[in-house]
Amino acid sequence: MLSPYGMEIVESCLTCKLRADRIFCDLPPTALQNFENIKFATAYPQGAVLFVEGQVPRGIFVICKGSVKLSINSPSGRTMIVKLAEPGEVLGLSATISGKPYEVTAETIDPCQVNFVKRDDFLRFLKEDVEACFKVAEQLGEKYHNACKEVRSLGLSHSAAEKLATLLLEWSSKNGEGAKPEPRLKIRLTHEEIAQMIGTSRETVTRLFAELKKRQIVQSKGSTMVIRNTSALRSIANHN
Amino acid sequence: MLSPYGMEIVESCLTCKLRADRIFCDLPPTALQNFENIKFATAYPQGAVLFVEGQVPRGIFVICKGSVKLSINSPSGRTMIVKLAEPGEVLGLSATISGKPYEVTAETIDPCQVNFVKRDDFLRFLKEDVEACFKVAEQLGEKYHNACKEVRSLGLSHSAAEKLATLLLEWSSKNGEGAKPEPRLKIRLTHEEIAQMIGTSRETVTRLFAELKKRQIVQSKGSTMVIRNTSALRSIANHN
DNA sequence: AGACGCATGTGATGTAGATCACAACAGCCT
DNA sequence: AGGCTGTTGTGATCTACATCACATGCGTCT
Repeated sequence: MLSPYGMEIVESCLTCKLRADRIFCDLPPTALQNFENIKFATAYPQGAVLFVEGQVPRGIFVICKGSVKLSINSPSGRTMIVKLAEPGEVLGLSATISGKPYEVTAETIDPCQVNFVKRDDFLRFLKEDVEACFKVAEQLGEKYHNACKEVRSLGLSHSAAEKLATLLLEWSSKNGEGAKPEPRLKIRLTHEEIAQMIGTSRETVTRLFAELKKRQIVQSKGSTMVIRNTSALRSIANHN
Repeated sequence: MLSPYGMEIVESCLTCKLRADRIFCDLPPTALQNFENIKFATAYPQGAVLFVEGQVPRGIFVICKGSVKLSINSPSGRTMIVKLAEPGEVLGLSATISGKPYEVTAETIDPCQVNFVKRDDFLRFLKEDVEACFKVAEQLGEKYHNACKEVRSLGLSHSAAEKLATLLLEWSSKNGEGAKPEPRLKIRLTHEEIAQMIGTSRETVTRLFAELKKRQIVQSKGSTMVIRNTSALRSIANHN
């Protein structure tokens, strides 16, 4: 089957090959079957909005493919990007469980495949299965953990340079690039968006990148960036 | 029975009168009995450290009485206070579930009564009881929710005044004072600590308070503060 | 091609708030 | 009383960064 956005949909969670490495999908057969019965497999184009902060929670969204930008917006138009969510993550969990409004806005940044589960179906499902319930607790713990990291980086660092360096190191540690002496990473966001991730202005990000390049710490060809001097970057990240 | 710190210990969760209004304590009889069997009732003096960020998780701490300061510290000596936890809250949950290090440091600010549960006991307990597991998910959701609020306030506001006003309003909304035209609140922290809560310097907090008093927005006698002009404070809180 | 729309790069300027360095007060304890 | 130690209150200075205002580059639509 081919989705509206030129993406093959994985029809069933039971046969999904990616299951094992995904925290939430790896359930025992019976639970998985129950989940299968209440989930809706859906596909979204790039730039689709799954939900908006402040909305009454409709249910949860499990990312199967693609990535989703989570952001917090102020009425005055400012926006802060909290996280880029990857496949396997469950979005809207805490709101769905508590019944309080979604706390972030979720917007796809590539074409995405997503499993949606309605709130009451999901709650019923949880109450019936300890395993699933435990997985949810794990996921929420993970989310809390990330939020703490965010708070730490926002609250404890004195300079934008520090935060940018931290972000680059974090990105570079994905895909097993972290171990390499000169890790590479794909910059998938604009300077504007990076600025929103670290709570600074676009111009500052541009200038900081220029600085890093001048000092030979990073180097960029197109949208891929190479970290040439990891230790220097690390020393910027840990203050000063 | 009298605890070491002149505080009467509530010996059993089964007979605790506070149970109903506490999110985690309000469990069905069987689960509560199980919990009863694995918990250790302990008492701490003011200033005691329950756990430190980075430590391997030993287990969870349920606050029964007193309040606990949760903070995040940087190696360079800076510290950011994340939250003041009140009775009914469970500390160290996410770390205990994931096995990753505690993400914050917990330090009592009054004499406290705390129920401690060892990690493996707790995990076993959870796997046996969906209800409890669900409560845990709720608690974690709550924590995530708070962390998001923190991120919003740190990331989206442009001035320290804004953050201070938000904090005061939040504090004033406790104890049902929020509804009153001129809510009162006890300032239980020093300017230094308030500064650490909103990510600014002590001097700035002092100056901001002086400003608020001069503009007749608040008024303080000793450690209690009266908000005389709620709407003005609110307009400061929502930018500018 | 040219032209429109975005993403970048870079200079000039203004300002909130950090930081330093004290002074003025508490409570305390002896 | 008088000396501690911890909390406030204020002034002077310095700087990182926001903000404004452009210039430049780069892809893609016609």
